[in-house]
Amino acid sequence: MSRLSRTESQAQTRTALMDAARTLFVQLGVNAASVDVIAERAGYSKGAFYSNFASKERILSALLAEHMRSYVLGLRELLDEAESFENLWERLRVYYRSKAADPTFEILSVEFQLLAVRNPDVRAIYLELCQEHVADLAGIMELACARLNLHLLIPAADIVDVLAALAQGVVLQSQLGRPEGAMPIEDLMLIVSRQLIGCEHWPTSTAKP
Amino acid sequence: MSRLSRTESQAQTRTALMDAARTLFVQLGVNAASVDVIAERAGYSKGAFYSNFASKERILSALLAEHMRSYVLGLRELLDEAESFENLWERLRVYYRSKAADPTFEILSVEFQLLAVRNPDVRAIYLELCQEHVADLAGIMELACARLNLHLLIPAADIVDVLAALAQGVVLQSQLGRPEGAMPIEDLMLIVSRQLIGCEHWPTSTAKP
Amino acid sequence: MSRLSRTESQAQTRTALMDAARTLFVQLGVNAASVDVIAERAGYSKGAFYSNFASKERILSALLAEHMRSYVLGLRELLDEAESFENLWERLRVYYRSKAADPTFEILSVEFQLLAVRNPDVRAIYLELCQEHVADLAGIMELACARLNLHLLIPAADIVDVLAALAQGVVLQSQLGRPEGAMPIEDLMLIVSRQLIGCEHWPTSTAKP
Amino acid sequence: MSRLSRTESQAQTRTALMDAARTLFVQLGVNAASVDVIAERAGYSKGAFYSNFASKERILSALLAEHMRSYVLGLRELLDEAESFENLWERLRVYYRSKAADPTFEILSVEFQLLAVRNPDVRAIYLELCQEHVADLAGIMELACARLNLHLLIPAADIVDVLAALAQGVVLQSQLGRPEGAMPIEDLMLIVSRQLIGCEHWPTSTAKP
DNA sequence: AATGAATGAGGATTCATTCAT
DNA sequence: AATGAATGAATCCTCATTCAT
Repeated sequence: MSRLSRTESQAQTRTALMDAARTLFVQLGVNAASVDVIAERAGYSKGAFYSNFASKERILSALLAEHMRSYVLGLRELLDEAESFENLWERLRVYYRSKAADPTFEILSVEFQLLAVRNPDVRAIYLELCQEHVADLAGIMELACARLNLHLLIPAADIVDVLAALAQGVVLQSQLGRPEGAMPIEDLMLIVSRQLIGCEHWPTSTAKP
Repeated sequence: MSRLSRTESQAQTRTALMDAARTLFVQLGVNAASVDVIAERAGYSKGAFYSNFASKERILSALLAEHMRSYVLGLRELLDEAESFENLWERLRVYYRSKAADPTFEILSVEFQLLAVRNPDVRAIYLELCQEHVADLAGIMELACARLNLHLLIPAADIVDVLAALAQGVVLQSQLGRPEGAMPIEDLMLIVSRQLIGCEHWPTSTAKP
Repeated sequence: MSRLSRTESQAQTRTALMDAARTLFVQLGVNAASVDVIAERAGYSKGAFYSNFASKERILSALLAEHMRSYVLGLRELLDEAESFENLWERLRVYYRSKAADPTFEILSVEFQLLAVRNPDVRAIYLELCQEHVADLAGIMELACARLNLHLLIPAADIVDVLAALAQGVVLQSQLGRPEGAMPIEDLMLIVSRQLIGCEHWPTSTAKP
Repeated sequence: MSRLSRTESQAQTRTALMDAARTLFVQLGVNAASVDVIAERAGYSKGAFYSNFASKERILSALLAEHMRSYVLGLRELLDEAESFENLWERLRVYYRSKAADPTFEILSVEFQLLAVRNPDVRAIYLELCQEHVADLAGIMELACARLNLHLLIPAADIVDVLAALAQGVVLQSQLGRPEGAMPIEDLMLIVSRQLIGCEHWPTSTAKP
């Protein structure tokens, strides 16, 4: 007699499948990660996959939505607790460093975007997902800047766009091995962040000047 | 009796195949564009494809190399002819606008990077391709800046990295339809370019301040 | 508290499932109509289906049995009320016209026969179903003919066989669109019927002589 | 070094696949006969199947077309050589008996019709196939009847329709086992044929009167 | 009786690649 | 160099059926 109710057990299945998919999508690519293998790695059958997700695109979008949610949560906490200007940058650096270390979100994003470019249905899903996300991030940024009296060079939504696009490109590149002497990607991110928020102070960087 | 020598005729086949592949890779994605369809669209058979390229990755890398070559050529000309500071920005704006209109290079790059992340052989090809390219671009940028007495905020190679990553992310996003009221992507690119080159002058933008 | 007793409510479920199955079997074919979709269309779940029918073949045979029952009933009434010779033909024409308009029974029969050809278990079910049906029909026909002093060219059971086979083939064909100028299928049926009952009178047909 | 030219060898593959498909379609049904098994039974790979036929429907239609061709040829020869009235019936009986013994054509026809009812593309293929076939058969019948001074009760095309439909239904039924005492199906076919050609002579039948 | 999550075998089809011509 | 038939592994997805709830 199982401890789990039906709903709980299904949630567990769903989670296991998503965990497996996340790992495999990043490792092999969405295309090469077959439903078969995802299900197997999660410890379930193909059928279980399809009774939880209508398609590979759907699990990918679920994954992305989840990441966006926790991204927003994390960032909000991070920025809300920044008491001073200097502290903000320090926190951001930590944040970007963690991004650099775990490319999951960015890789999934790129994969999804590529799918979305070619498939209108996927595109619709993507756009919906994205709009809310960007709005959330822009809101957080505006709030934090207002609190710290920082001046935004361009509208917050555009800054978010730039930073997201840049993060994606830079993280992807970092996966391929950055050349010797190249600036750490968290510094890159930080510099652009600063420039767009229009401040003259330089980040105390670990990179060679 | 053909006018073309054997070499010429082979070059022609190669070009036709590359044209077809370029179009289809962008349209359908590298994965969905089958060798069969590429060959057919080029007016040849699968056999012709494999007589000219060892694999799909190889034609993709050839495509990318070609784009990089013409990219460098174009940019060099563009910047070499910039007489004044203001003229430089104007030229850059035109340049970025054309990028925004034709996502071919960025899409191909992303596809190739994704392949490279997962496959060491492809990665090796990519890195070689890229290093030279980045060095070329950095050289061009340094030269132009020196000529115009512009100050680079960070090393030229890192700026090139940032701009390439940003362009990739932003172009990809633009393919999915940018929201109403978002800044045109050439303005985004221009602003970041300026900020990294450390100048206080604002671009004369079509975007809302 | 429900008005329906348990038995009634189950009968209702059964009926709903059979209605859904009938429609879908005709529309999509037995094979393409999945249990899932049948149940859903009936407003129930897969489980309800399997609580009422052991398999897809079983619901098909139930459907067929039902049709045969009502077929026999309808035909008996039709023929029993035929007072005169001419009246009989007129009634038969009406009958065949209704067949032509609703191919349900014939389509289900063909599907079942095809299943029966390949599966001995299904075959056994089919044969039992069929034998009684043919006997019933032959009985009705003999009675009617006796009453009207009509002479059967060959044994009634064989006539029933011929007419059933013909109806099946002709109805199936009519579903595919009969060519311009082809005789209406009720006329075709009527002519063969007459010829097998050995009468010289011609049906008053809408078809060209 | 193979004796067969490329074309010959492909024709051989095609034939082998069609032979296998014919057998398996009749034995298991179109639906249950998987491409996998067809290819295997033919001694080729699945890929060979798809490089010869675009789909299962296509091989079925090729099969049907082939049967129709040889059907027409056979019937033409049969009827053209009938010198006398009695001889014609005798030949027809032989012909129908062979039909009864080998249900291949009729089974394939039914399967194809069922597919055609549900799929417009298949329907288009079917109708084209069928129209020519029916016209051919009607032509043959008219010629033979003219030569032998036989009177057709209804237009030849309609007779062909009736006989085809009847043959289909009757052959299908015969596959399920005809009951004891039922008339042989060649007699059934013959009687209807005679009645529709309007002659008073009775076939010398092996069946009980 | 009814639910619906999970199974897992199977199916059609695609595709990079090979190789005899 | 180019053709295109053939390979055969791989992929996504469907579905009848089971069973714990």
